[in-house]
Amino acid sequence: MASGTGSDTPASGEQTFGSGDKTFYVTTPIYYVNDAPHIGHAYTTTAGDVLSRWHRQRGESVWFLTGTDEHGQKVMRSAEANGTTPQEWTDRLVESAWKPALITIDAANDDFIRTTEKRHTERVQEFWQRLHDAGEVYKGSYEGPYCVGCEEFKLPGDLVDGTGEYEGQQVCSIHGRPVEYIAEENYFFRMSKYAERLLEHYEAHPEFVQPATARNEVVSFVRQGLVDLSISRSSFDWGIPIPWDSKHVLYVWIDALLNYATAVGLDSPSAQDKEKFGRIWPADVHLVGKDILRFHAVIWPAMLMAAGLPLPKTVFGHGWLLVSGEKMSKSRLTGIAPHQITDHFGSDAFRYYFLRAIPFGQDGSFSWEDMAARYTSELANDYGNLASRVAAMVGRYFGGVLPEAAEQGPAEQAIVDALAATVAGADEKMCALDFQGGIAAIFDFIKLVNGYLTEQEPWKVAKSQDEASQARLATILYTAAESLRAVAVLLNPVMPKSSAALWESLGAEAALGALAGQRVQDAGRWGLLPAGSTVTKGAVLFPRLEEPAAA
RNA sequence: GGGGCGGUAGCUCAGCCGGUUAGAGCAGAGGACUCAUAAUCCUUGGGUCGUGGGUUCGAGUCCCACCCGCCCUACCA
Repeated sequence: MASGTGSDTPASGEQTFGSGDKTFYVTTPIYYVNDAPHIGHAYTTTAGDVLSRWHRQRGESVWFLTGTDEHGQKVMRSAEANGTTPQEWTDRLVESAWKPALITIDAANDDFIRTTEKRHTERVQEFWQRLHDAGEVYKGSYEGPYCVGCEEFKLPGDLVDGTGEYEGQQVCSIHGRPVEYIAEENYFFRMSKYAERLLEHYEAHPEFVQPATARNEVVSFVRQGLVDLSISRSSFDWGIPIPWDSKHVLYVWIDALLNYATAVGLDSPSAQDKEKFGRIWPADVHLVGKDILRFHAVIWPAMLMAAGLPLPKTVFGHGWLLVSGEKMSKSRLTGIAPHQITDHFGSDAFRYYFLRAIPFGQDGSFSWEDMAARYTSELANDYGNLASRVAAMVGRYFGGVLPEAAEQGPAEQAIVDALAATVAGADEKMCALDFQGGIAAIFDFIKLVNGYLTEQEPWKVAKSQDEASQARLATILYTAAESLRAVAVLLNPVMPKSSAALWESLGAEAALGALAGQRVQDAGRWGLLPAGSTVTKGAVLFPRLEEPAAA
């Protein structure tokens, strides 16, 4: 977790790829505590975790933030329904559900922010006070249909005719529940005046909103013009009070978005926080589900522009997980809890599957059967088995001591070359958030090594005791083991547990040090794993799983 | 209502600006091998390319209409 303070650089020194002192900053959305964590949330967090681990593996300074969004009417009401206070309610949910979900998927976040924390609420108040003082906020009133589920006022077009028990009423098209008519005084943020600047920004920075399809939607939305944004509510009090008018609380989104800045020290008086903010801000990547893309690609940058703060580099809207063709829904109880999957497949497989099987940015269908098939074919058969057969042969033929390679032939050179290409390709793709492509590149290499072994038939070579054969055998097994050394490094960000097991199995730490200290940039350098390393055949990396548990 | 995306082998999907026998992975079938997690490697794909028209010497690949699913956006007060 939080590595604390100061400008901590990686222990192994050598700061690479000089993007100055800027820390690579990745965020997930802060999740609304009222929902139960499901694999859709875990998907975003996994992506953020893999991305941040990848950059750490590159030797960069990285900050990975996640957290919870805890204000708003929906939370307040469910707290009431559960006979408790909102604060107690959120405390309970955060501790019992949200933080454990991070452990479930083996996420290594640097910080976890809750919007009920003082470091957030105080800074949010200051932020809006400043915008208010600067004339960016004015008082107005608003009247209209309000959906408690969405926490927002709806336009007539957002409503549909109700069915069933709500027959004859107008209901929210998203939640299918009746809206309430609310009239209240509100404060408004002059967002409309930023439309032009936003469009200029989209134009000048095409990478700001990704993928391109999402960007196009955002651009066409803003082109139609923006209206000023209501930023307060006065009909309930579970929120951050507006400092100049405590009858109002800030609209939950307006409060929540600021977490990305408050968590890294925005406006904090402490010198330490100032330094931290200067080093980390702005975010390099905000990962969001495409449903909340607009908040992040329109409202959020407009807020930052108003405050004169630098904008994040990229907001990436990823796709939905579809379960039997339908979007997994928070409000329709089709959500699958992450532990239902990790209990059976483990966290490594969870992380692997969702990033490997689904192009990030597109919707992807999830099914237990597909996951089981990929687990067996790709993780157990291709990858795990390769590690097993190599370790077994080094054990059987060389007593577990990695032999020195003799002369390399064309077959070995092909592996060496392929590895270099794999590292370069995977690095490029992972940095571009093409997790599917990056992981596929690594696994193509694994398949190649399997093929290499089958062709070289070391078990046959081993039958001859003459020196040439033994040298040849040594070369083959060294080549395979050294390939696995690189694979362990490349897969460490994706599957930390099995990668650690492989590192251990290869006896790599003795000579090379901790796995976390290996650089992606060096992973393709041949011959790093020294002869003499102690190779042991540990537990299999991905045991075959028998009964697919009931989905 | 506009706009966009998708509908291709059992499954998940590739197929760029139209051109010889429509591809990959997985599953299935056959073979090789035995170091390994009954794993690996090789070989193997007779699919109305949603439907109906059209353009063209030639169309999943362009045009029109329609059907299905999804997304964005808007209005008939």
